[in-house]
Amino acid sequence: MEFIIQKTLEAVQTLYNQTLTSSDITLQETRKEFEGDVTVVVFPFTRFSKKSPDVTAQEIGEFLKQNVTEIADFNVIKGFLNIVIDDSYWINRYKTNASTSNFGFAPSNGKKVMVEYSSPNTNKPLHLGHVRNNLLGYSVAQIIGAAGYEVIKTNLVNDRGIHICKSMLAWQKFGNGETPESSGLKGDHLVGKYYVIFDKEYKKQIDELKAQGLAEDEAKKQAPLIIESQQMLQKWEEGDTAVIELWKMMNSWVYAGFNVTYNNLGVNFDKYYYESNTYLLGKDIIEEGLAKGVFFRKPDSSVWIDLTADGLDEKLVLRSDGTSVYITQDLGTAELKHDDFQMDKSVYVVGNEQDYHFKVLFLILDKLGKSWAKGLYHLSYGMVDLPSGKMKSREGTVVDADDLLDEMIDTARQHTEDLGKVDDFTEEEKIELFRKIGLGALKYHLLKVDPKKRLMFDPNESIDFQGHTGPFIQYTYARIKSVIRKSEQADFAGIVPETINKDERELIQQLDKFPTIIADAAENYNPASVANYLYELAKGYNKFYHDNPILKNEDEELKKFRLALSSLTADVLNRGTSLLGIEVPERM
RNA sequence: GCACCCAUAGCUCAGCUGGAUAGAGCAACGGUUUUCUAAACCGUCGGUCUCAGGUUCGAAUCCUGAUGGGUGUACCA
Repeated sequence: MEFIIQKTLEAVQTLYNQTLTSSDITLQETRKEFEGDVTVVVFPFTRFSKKSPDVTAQEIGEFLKQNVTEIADFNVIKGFLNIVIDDSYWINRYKTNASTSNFGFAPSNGKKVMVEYSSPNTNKPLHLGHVRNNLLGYSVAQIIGAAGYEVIKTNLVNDRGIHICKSMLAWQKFGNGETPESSGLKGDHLVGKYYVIFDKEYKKQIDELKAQGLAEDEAKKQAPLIIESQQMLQKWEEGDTAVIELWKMMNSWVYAGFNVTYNNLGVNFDKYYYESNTYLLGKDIIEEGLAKGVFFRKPDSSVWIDLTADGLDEKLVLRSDGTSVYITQDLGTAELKHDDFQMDKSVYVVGNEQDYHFKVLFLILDKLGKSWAKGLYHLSYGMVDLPSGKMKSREGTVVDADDLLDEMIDTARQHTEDLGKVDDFTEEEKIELFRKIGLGALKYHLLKVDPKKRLMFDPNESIDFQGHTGPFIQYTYARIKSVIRKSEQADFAGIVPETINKDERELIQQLDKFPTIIADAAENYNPASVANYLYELAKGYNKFYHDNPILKNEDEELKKFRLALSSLTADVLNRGTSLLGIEVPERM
């Protein structure tokens, strides 16, 4: 609608001798109950037009109608200038969009973005919180790619540390050599099982010590199991062969398990980083910071940065014994990533409980004068709440990712079989369909909500398949495909109509927004805007479909046009849902 | 204590840089199929946008304060 803004500027210039810029003009979609396509808000102009809003709107409307061929008419209601754009304009838009390959996706802009997501710990299986993270990360990467960037998806695996040693120790003590093969358990679940066992045994020891009269925190520190796992961590750091072997073996089980989950979830990565390789990084940055006077050393020789001037606290960046803390290695890893890829932007998909950490991390890198620090972005998403409250691994109130996927697919199966539309499907086709629908429902449910907000998830109340859902969009796609299949011959490519009706125009307008939606979603790292757009589009199509016969048309040209319009809609639904990691079925 | 985030219909959520009578879905109730897939379409019901001030021609949106909820504030990650 750029041309309307330009002409409005011209109108204001000629009529009121006032020079404005594009940002002074507010355009909005005309509300459904009024006639028109776009509305110019003229209230701000009354200051220098020295006339009432109604008169001002009237004058500008006249000017636009006289000077812009695409503007067919206008009306003024309560000071709002509603502009009616000629159908020929929309027919033209449609013509352009329909003939653009990959309509909506931007050509390469030569810039590179890294998206880090998933980043699991290797001591337990993935749960619902990870699912949100993975779906968000994958989707954001897809969207950024569609907006013209080259995208590198990375996974920074937390494969070392005390939590891993706990699982290892428990397995050593209580595992009797159990393996994924011998137990039939998925590797990550097997390791997670021992993490839970550790916790249980550890608590027993704490209770015993308390019974002997120790205080709670003393007991926690003195329990043999915790001491042993700390020793194990130390041995790991020294490179003790037996410990390293055990660590490698158990991690390999976990990776095999994660890969299954990632596959089922439909996510993937271009580059893995492992903390076992990066945890020592960052120490030269500490030196650099000390030299530059950004950091300072305390008498006990620990290193700090003073961020009080920025409204934050003093923050430790290196322990007094010279070892790294979390932020030390994150500083190092940030630099490593940049050295590896020289990307223009880098997105961290991490929960909002780490807001403070990333604020500090980015601020430090900026203070160190890293030019690329400005391109760092923390995509901070809200936690997932269950009806019972928040998820806690230790209390067993987590929703396991693998179980969840199975349940979704099973629910999809029941639901679909009840409808009885797939009786002629082969067994393989059915499995494929149930998977698409089950995952579509789950993914849409999680992605339609603004990432920044907390998300309420009720596992018992199985996710809907009707209304504002993934399957609704999938169904719309399948419906279109069905019509196209039935049209048999029809070569509708390149068909452009002479005239269009109201439903057709609305659909064309909806489709026309697709590129803007993608650009906007990429800029804001927000899959929810794509999700909500696709729902509106599907809804609009269903209305069109309901009220406008496609194949049952005497008029051959009209039939072809509607087929073509349907086909473009299907294409947008297909590629749009792919940005959410959702697949669409040809039949359902 | 201090910092940050959130609050919209019974429930789950939209609401773009301030703009018209605040929108969807679910739930509830009613209607639509001899016609291209009824996982659809149409209608009814449902709101003091947590509260109180302020800025403005105009505030769900911006500012201040209060209340309620969440998170962080480790020589943990």
